[in-house]
Amino acid sequence: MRRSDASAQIVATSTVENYLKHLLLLAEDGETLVPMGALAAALEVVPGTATTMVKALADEGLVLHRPRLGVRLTPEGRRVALNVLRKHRLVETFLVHVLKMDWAKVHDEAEQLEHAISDEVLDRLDALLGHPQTDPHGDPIPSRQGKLHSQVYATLATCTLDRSVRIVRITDQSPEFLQFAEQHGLQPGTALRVADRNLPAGLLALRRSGSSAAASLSLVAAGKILVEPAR
Amino acid sequence: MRRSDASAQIVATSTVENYLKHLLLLAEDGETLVPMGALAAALEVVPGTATTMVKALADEGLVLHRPRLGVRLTPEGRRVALNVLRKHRLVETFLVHVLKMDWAKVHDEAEQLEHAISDEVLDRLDALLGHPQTDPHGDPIPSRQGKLHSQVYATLATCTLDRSVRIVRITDQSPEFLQFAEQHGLQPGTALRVADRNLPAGLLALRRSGSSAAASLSLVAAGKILVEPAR
DNA sequence: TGATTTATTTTGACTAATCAAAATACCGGC
DNA sequence: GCCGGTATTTTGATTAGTCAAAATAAATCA
Repeated sequence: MRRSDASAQIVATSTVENYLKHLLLLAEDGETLVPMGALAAALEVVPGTATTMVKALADEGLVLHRPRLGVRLTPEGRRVALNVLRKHRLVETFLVHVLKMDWAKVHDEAEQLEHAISDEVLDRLDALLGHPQTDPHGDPIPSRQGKLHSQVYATLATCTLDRSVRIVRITDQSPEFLQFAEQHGLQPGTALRVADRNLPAGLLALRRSGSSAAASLSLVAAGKILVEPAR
Repeated sequence: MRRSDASAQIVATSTVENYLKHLLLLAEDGETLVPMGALAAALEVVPGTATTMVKALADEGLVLHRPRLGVRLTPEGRRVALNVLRKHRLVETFLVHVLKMDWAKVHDEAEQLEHAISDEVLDRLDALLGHPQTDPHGDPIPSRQGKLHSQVYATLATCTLDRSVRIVRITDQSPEFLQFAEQHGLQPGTALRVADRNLPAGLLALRRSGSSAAASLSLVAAGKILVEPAR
């Protein structure tokens, strides 16, 4: 009985799901080896812990471990990871669009819920929300079939000066940053242009489309905001 | 800073939450001592495990352990347990009323979710659902303030013969029983009467109000269906 | 009362996940 | 080609939660 979708057969603990999810986020393509230190940092465990866990995951056939070089997902591991990520982002979308929660809070909430919801609830949530392509932060939601449709975008730090652009994604999920972004109206969908960049000062000046309101932003912050040409 | 509601300050693992929740279900009044064996059976662990865990919970001040006699919740433990039960039943309600899930499936689903949702999500879910008093099985939902409004009802096995009654609650949450009940239209709200009881045979005959359709039911099953006088 | 059954507790061992710190491998520079 | 620094792996210990089975207490019954 062949199945083409990405429903998870494997029973993974939430720890396992977290390791796989972070491996996916650290190497979306699935090709590049993730250094053990990077994985450990992402999971906020000491490197030794990550090594131990990765070896166990390798035994399960969920990751490929190249000792001293790094680790990457197997196709099976990737399948599980995509399903977790899909849950995370659909839950975020639900929390913002249905429960009207603050978008700065939903990340941590989804971090718990992604391990608790079944595939059936996932599907129904997806339908209820109208099969969204991205979550409230603009992050792409993996399809049921496990396709992660993730594009390369310019950022406010790299886009053309004085061209009108639209924000498509905020890549920093921390409540602090999201709160800051919201307060300045910097959300997916917002149209604006970079009026000026002062590299030595690490600052840039923004101008909202159809308004004379200006705001300035650090280069670091700007690099976390992905944009596409408007219109 | 005095707080009157039942929001949980204590950080309990889901194991701890399950022990407390089952203690509440086994002794709703909070007075009666629950024998260790009963608790262990409810949690599907061996008795020794329950003893160990209960001693730990007693150290935390969440339960009172009377060795060899049994265990009961402290006010603090009860507060936490009520909050978990509230989550469980509101989640069930959400799954049935919003996601349109089969009511036979939602119990197991809620079993996971009750440990993953925050108090804020809980409150928003409650508001979204219009502050329901009972879940889809008719089980009372504890209030935010920790009041569990649970009445004593007759069952189909004990109610007056030939009196019209309305189903208010199904006390067996197993998918099998719920599926069976649904197939026979035995859900909270349904009005019917017991046409006949045959005690030696352990059977009873039901008649739906406003219909000549009859059904028969075992006494055991009937005892799981709580009713109140209709109208 | 004393023997037997039953419930509970204790003991010892196991698994998953973690950390601290020691051991090891690899890299770049000279 | 060696030396020092950095990343990784290994080792030993810890915590939460569990089970199996032995020990103990209480209840029942003759």
